[in-house]
Amino acid sequence: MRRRATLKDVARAAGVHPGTVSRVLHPRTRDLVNDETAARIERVVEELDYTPNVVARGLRTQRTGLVATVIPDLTNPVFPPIVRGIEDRLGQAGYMTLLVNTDNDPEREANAFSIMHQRQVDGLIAATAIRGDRSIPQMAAEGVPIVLVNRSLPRSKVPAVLPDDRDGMRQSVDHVVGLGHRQIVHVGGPTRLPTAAARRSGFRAAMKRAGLDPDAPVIEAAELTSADGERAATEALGARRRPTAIVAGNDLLALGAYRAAAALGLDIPGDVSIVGFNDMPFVDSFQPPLTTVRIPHHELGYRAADVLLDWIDSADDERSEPPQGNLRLPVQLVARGSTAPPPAKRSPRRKARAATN
Amino acid sequence: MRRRATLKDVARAAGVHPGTVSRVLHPRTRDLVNDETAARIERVVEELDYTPNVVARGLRTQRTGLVATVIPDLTNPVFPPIVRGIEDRLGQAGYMTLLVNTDNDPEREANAFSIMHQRQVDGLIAATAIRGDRSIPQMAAEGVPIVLVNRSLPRSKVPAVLPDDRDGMRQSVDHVVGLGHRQIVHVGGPTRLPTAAARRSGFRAAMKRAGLDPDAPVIEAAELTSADGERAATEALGARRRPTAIVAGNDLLALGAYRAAAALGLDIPGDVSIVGFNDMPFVDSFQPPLTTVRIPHHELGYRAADVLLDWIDSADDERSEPPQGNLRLPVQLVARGSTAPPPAKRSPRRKARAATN
DNA sequence: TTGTAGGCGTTATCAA
DNA sequence: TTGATAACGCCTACAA
Repeated sequence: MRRRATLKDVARAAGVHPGTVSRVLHPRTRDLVNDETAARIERVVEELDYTPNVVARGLRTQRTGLVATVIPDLTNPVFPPIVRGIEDRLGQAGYMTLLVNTDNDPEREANAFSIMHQRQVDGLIAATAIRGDRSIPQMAAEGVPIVLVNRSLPRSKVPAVLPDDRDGMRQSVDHVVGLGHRQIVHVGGPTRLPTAAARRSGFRAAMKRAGLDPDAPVIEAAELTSADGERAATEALGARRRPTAIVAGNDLLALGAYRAAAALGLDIPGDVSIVGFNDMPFVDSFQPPLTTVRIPHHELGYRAADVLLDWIDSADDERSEPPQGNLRLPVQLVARGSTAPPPAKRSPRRKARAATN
Repeated sequence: MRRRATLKDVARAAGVHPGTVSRVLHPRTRDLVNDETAARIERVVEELDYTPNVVARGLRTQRTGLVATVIPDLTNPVFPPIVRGIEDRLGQAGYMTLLVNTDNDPEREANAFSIMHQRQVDGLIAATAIRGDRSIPQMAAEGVPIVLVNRSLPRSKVPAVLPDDRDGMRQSVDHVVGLGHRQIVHVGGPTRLPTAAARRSGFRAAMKRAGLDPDAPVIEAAELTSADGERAATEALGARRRPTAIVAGNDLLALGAYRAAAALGLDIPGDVSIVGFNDMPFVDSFQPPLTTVRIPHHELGYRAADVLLDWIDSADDERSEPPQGNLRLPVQLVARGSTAPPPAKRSPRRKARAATN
């Protein structure tokens, strides 16, 4: 097993100087060299199966062709399609992606960033912005192109690509309101997560617009898990005036609400309607299939990578500015089996099931 | 925004030669240098916030600290935990992982490998072995440490870390046999996938061991999707002697079987029991919750990375051998709601539901 | 205990 | 049109 051929090997075999070979290999400088010698060189390249050493090139050019993707946890089903979208876009441009999980631990996050910095990544895509995060703006200040995906960092200049959470909440609320619901409660995630905060405020705004109590109950789950969702939903359903609809902050919380309803002997959607958010895989196989808001996860990643690439490419121009503002992608409510008109009395136009109230 | 400090900067500031600084920075050579100067150098390192340039080091040492992870599609729910396991182990050792999706396209796979090779990755973990794959053995022959995860390449020397598919099938079959089933059918994936082939042969062996017809019907779905699973299961359930249990090749196929049963008006598990394989997220939220075989996905990745690291570390020793053979991790059947004794008549000891037969 | 020098494989500038 | 040269930042055998 012999050593990989280098530029020098090719040059020697072709009887030219390494510099000339390098020129032939680069489209931009290719026509500086005689067609004949170029052809000869290309033949040798073929023969020796030469392929440039990206590390050496990186040392010289200060570019690695590497982009870091920093996410909390790949195991969370929202991330795989996002990462896939990122990779799809980066791959087209000849970049590769380094993946890191931080479990939302600020320390691990800071550590990851510094490692990425050492590794000379050309840019960074992060899905980990926690409210008040230090390290991301700092990174950005160091001149590393960085874009956020799926989360944003309010009052920072870091560009972000996001789902339109507020509009999704509007669609959810309008949907259940349209079905006749009036007692609606939001089971949301912890508001230290910007996403959860945005959805919560979207809920409030939508309620207000619908002419309902903008101070409608909002219950905050401790974490974005089905267990915490169940706890929160149990609390919600135990209220004096039991809500007829739960608009959840994400599908996991909605799943928790399913369990809470089951434990209380309530039928979905007969007694209570439930709306999720995210449209994770398999929520259409829940019983009943979950009505939820579909987020274009793949596109989120794809567009984030796109923004980043633009930034990287333009970073050579001194006078170019980093991208401004956030990109908000449209979301879409998908009505399935977990929502229906509220139990009898209130909306007499449809089949009424047990109205325990 | 000033340039990052280099070894030379540190040396100058500390009034020593770069070589000395380098020595201080490496544990192995650290004690070759005077404690006093070392301390001084470390202070400067701190002050200048020096951090080594990994690219330059890589050029010099021929090591990048990068490992490529090549999978078919991150969006397939089995992979995220595997990738996470890989990353967890690699991270401990200071390695990072480059992720690529190939969609099981041999051309993209070959391409990915060649790109990884260019990028000088120290090793490779692949989950993409297709029967008769060319590029993996070739890669291995070039001396790149490579280990397979979740799939193996029979009759090649490439080490693999796998779930014990055959034993999983044994557990599945034993489970339904223990419940009293005799008419059992296997709905498996396409046998060009080594995993599907292994599970199929495991099914046959288990049937034989259970004293049942080892030539029991096996239906091969075109792809590992719920749609193809539904087709295959519909066929299975339409047979002259309708099976009372379907042992599926994976959870997606099992989900297809759920749909097929529903379409035929059959109750699960009243009329037909269904067993999955993989224990994907949320199958416990199916209706009924799916009985399936749990695979230690995270550990699969973790151990694969472990094997790879050992190999990389020992690759310096000329006389060291690449790891031999496959590592087979134990799997565990998780009994949930989709399995029960067969309909009346056959097993009179338990509640009998509609026995259409 | 520390300095010296050469080279890892490229690319970019300058000269011929 | 091509060659020579230096440099990117680091490591390491060898010399001092």
